[in-house]
Amino acid sequence: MAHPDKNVPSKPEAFSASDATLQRFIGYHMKRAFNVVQADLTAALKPFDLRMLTYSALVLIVDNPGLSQSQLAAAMDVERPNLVVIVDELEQRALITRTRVPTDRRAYALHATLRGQQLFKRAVAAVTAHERALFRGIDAQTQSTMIAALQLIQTRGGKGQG
Amino acid sequence: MAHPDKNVPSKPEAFSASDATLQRFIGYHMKRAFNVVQADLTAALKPFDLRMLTYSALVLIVDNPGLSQSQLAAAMDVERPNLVVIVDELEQRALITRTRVPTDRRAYALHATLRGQQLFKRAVAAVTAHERALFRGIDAQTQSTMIAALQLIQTRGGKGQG
DNA sequence: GGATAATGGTTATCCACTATCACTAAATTC
DNA sequence: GAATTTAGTGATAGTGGATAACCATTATCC
Repeated sequence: MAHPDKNVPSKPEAFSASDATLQRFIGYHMKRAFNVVQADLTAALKPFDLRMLTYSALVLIVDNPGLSQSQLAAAMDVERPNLVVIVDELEQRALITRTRVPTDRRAYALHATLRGQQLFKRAVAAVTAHERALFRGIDAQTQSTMIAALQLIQTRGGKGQG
Repeated sequence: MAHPDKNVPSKPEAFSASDATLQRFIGYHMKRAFNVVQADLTAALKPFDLRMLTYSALVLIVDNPGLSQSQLAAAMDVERPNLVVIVDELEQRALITRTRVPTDRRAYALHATLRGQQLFKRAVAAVTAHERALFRGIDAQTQSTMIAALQLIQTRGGKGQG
């Protein structure tokens, strides 16, 4: 209060609000950290023209050849209607194929094409590299601890997922 | 292959796709765990007619009386235009007030009303209880480790928030 | 065996959240 | 005092997520 008419600073002030209360919630830290992870993932996938959803779908199809859209939707935790456009996109890009299941002609069996498998490999490698960079400085022990905790939290989910 | 015409199971099958590849990414675990946390948070806030965004805004306003919308937007990591509706809602519910800053008549100083402060208290208590239940079984040591790691990740974010 | 129910996929539609552009009013800079 | 910057707003578009209604097919149940 040395200069009464100077208590209104003219500089940008670099004011940063206190989030003391929110900091007490782990969920808050999880959200903020995940925002960073997601931004990084988006950047990692951009060269392949993949989004988080199309990437996840492609990976799951490669890992589970022949699964149906319903099964994929369940695995991705998205509603069936929302999956349609995702599968459409992958199919139009010739990364996967939709073929009727002979034993159940309602369902489609999803398979990754050769092109899809190649893109899968490159995308997974890129994402792996990005994650490694993002999580550098967090030792393996800590990462294991985190994953275990995160998995435990998942088991509390209302919709039984194990 | 004992019964050739029985290899088409009639039961719901409880098939669960393998997410082996995705499991190798911490981000994947973070997303799935956060989905659970967010669902829990949404449920915890429902009785107060608050969403994650309105809740965060209210908490930050209580913790930082008089801050401006720009500052709040920065703290919440949302674009200024998107904050308007959030502040509108809180104001219409008489939880906060918008008052012109005498020294800068462009800006609004945001303050929580008494009603806002009371709702804040109850909501924070409810969320705290929900989090405690959700994270039961994760000891304090592990939680600290997690928070430290999550904070470290945040410092890697493109937009300097470190 | 035929009516009924349930399932897989699709369409249309709505809602919440995010992002960009353009604009006004007020402040700062020069 | 003109030009630039900042605070807040409006309009709009894009993305993700959820529901309802529908068709085709399969399973269930008299």
